[in-house]
Amino acid sequence: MVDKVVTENGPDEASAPEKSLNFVEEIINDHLKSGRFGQVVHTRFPPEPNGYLHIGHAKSIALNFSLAEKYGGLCNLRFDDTNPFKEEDEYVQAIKEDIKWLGFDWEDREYYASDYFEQLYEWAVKLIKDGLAYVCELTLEEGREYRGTPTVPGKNSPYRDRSVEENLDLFERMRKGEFPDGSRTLKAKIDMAHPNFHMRDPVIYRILHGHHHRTGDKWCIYPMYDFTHGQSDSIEEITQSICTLEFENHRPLYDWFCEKLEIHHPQQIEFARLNLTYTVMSKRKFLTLVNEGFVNGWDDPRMPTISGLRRRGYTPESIRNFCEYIGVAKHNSVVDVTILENHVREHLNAVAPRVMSVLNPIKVVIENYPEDKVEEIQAINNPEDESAGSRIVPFTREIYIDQNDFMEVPVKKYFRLAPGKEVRLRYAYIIKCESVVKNDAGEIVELRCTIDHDTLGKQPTDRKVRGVIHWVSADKAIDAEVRLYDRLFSVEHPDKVEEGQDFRSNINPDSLEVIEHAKVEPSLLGVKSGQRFQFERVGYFSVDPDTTAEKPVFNRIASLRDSWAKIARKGR
RNA sequence: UCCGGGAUCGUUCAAUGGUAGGACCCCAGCUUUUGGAGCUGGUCAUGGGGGUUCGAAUCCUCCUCCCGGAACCA
Repeated sequence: MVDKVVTENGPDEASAPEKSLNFVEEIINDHLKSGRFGQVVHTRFPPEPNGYLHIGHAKSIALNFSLAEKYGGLCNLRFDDTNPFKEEDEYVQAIKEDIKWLGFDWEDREYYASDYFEQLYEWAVKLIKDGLAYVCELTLEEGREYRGTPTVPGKNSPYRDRSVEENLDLFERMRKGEFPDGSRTLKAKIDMAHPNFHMRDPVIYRILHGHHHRTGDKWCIYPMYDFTHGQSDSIEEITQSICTLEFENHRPLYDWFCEKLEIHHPQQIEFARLNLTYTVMSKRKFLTLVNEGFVNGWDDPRMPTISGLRRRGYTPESIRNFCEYIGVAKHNSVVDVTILENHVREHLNAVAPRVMSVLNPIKVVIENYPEDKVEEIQAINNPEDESAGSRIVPFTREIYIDQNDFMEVPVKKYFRLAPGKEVRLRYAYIIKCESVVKNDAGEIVELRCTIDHDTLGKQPTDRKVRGVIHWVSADKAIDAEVRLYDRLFSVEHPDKVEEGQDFRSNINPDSLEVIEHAKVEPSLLGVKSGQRFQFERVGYFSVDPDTTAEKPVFNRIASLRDSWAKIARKGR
């Protein structure tokens, strides 16, 4: 519902502090107050179907849909498809899937700029008739010359003063396909000396003999972005047309067309796009990463694409919360990627079932435990959520623990397992390391331990055992592949490079570590792609689509916060 | 160089002429059968110079720095 829209008599009430408004909301409130668009708020998300959506798009999607929801309005999905050479249906489908997955719903308002081609053509004709557009025969290069520079004004095209009749005839013949690509354009007649380049007689139609993903071969002239976007907004009766900062220079043109065409005139509002540390964020660079094999496709779990984040195991809720959290402003900023990671941790901490998994196993033999005994240990599924219940984990004489939970020569403050030391096996007994078995090469192959039988579900009264480690039954555990993903880039700002280098030189060579034979507790047998778990003391993991009935494959979404790493770092 | 934007803790978002605040990070402590989570406390900022005002992050002015703009891309 509409909350906090009216703020006039707010300060008097000693109520809860009002959540401050972002600059877009302030503009909308002004519109509501002045009644410029009545009391309607209608936004839209206008992707070009020429690539996959990324986390930056998620910010825009969340902004547009959330604003509409907040003000009781609507948000359309509109594909901005005016370039037949770049756009494909495959992308349309992928974009729709991503937006749905994020949790937003455009209902039946799925529009395409290409649906408006006929109307756009008529509007172009109107401009010609009003003496505001002309067919120009300058080549691309000549057009560039005539445009001038920031300090030097452009000069008028020799074709600028053709008669309305001639323009009408030429434009119609352009549509009929009488001219080759690039030979002619339709330009708006504005001002070749305008300080804003976009107002120096911009091209509004070009000849493109290309097969369009929706209109097929019906057209061979296509409108430019500037002659499409605002009019599409207008047709859909959009009120606030929200776009990124680089379109700020286009706004005068947006306004010019709405005025000259005398049509509904939305307000364009520009905001700063999202940047993330340790990340690049452009379709072109993604293409490089995919094509040159740095990642395994657009949905590689290291990619900041929506499909990549989805495969990694990110939850839509965490992405939406992240977008809400980072806010919206007009100045460029770079958001620390740990903010994103913290949001998925926060969500998964609340909902992810806990399981035990040993990534780098070391065998432990419990000497004072019978060989054939299998004990059913109760383990809590989620300490943050009592309703998640509990499960049974089998305990046997031989178990695996993680290699880094044992130190032959423990450092200071290390309170896990070491020779002669005790540690708690999560949910089970307190265990003591009696001896270390090594092979000829001097490598540890096995730990011989004993348990205190009187410590199942209770603490010893005569001593305090601080450490707790996870474990799995060597006999009952199942094999799993675990893919440990790390940041794709090893520096905060991958685009900051030395002369002659590019972002590729900052790729993190260790962004993926595959563990082929991790040992996971048997309850994980039969998991389905997309399920998420917390491997206790390790991190959050999701089940990858590569999973088979025999062998689950897990992706690390994010590690748990590791304050031991910090202690160890400082100790050095 | 011309035009259009922008500048507040390390980061991000507030404060709309009246005590510069929150969150994340960081630090310290408490708690804990996850060195997780949680709880308490703490460090840290208005790009610079002038001006208006009792009072300026906020208004004026000059400067500095950053981003975007000269596709028949979006």
